[in-house]
Amino acid sequence: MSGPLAFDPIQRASESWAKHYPDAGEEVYRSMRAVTSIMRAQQVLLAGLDAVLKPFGLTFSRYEALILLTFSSAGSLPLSKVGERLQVHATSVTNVVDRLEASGFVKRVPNPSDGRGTLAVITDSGREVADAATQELHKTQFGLQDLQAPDLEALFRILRELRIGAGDFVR
Amino acid sequence: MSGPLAFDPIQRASESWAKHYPDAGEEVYRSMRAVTSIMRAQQVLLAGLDAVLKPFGLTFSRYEALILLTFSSAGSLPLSKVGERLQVHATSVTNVVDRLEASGFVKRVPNPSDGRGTLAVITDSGREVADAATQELHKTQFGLQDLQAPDLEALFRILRELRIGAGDFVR
DNA sequence: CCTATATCAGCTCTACTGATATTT
DNA sequence: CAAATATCAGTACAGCTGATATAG
Repeated sequence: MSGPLAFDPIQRASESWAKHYPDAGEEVYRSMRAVTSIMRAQQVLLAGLDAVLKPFGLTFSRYEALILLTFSSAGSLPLSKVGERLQVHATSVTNVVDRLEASGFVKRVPNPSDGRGTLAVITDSGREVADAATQELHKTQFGLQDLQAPDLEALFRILRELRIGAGDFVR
Repeated sequence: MSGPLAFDPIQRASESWAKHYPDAGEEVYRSMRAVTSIMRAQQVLLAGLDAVLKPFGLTFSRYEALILLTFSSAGSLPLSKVGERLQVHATSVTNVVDRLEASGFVKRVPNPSDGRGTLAVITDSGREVADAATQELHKTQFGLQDLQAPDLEALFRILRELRIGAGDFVR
């Protein structure tokens, strides 16, 4: 595409904001810079993660679901639990599990303890690909190799407040 | 969907990570928490922003493009500039401008100073909807009303390093 | 001739709504 | 009966590749 800009586009946008909305207040400019930064960071990180995972036939969404299964004691979870933990819609769970199943990384089994439900069970090849992909992701620290430990901790702490405010969980 | 969890799912995932990959090192666990936090924060924020913008017939992507035009001196920019500033693909610019044009918020005009190019020009109704939408977004501080000023500044500062590392711009 | 601009067709992916069958 | 589980059809969106027409 195009090379690096000679200025920070978010800083520039923030200055324009202050000029066009002079009465908005500093907190608005700060929020604007923060929200735009989060949007861009997510885009950069997701592209990097998906690039690492692509050779394994995985996307980050599918990787997250697969890891959740490797971490479960039985290697299986009800689809409803998967959605709850990953904070995704029921239809998205169906979609992700469809794709993982098509790749042979999970299989569906009726939930023996609830006739309404279905379990996603990780397969041997699912465990293998999850471990191999994890090794690669660890090498690049999930794309955050440039950030210092205190900054990584700050991101977690600050964004946890946001997640609590969104009703993800109770403190 | 489902109510709030009684625990932090990212904290829980981090503990599972340490248990399953005990030799990965603290920096890997910190990075995992940070990257997952950014992904979730983006999802929460985008949903909130899009909900505010929906009554105006806008998505956040379209809003960003529209604002960029209101900030330009002539109310118009070459499509290539739009893509450069918003860090999006040329085909995505075509797509966004298509939709804004269909809503009557911008119109396309041949670039008088470059026969290859096209200008996106904001219309009067485009300016009106952008200002009205901005007023609403300011009311909720873009969904970041729960965060304190130092934390907003920290997000900008930390994620700027990530953006520099990604080659968005040079310091 | 090579590069830049913009578009188009076609594809992937995630996410949503609304409807449905099944079971608790 | 109402609620929960999962699926399906259909839609919207962003993002990508590869090809193409036009112009610098």
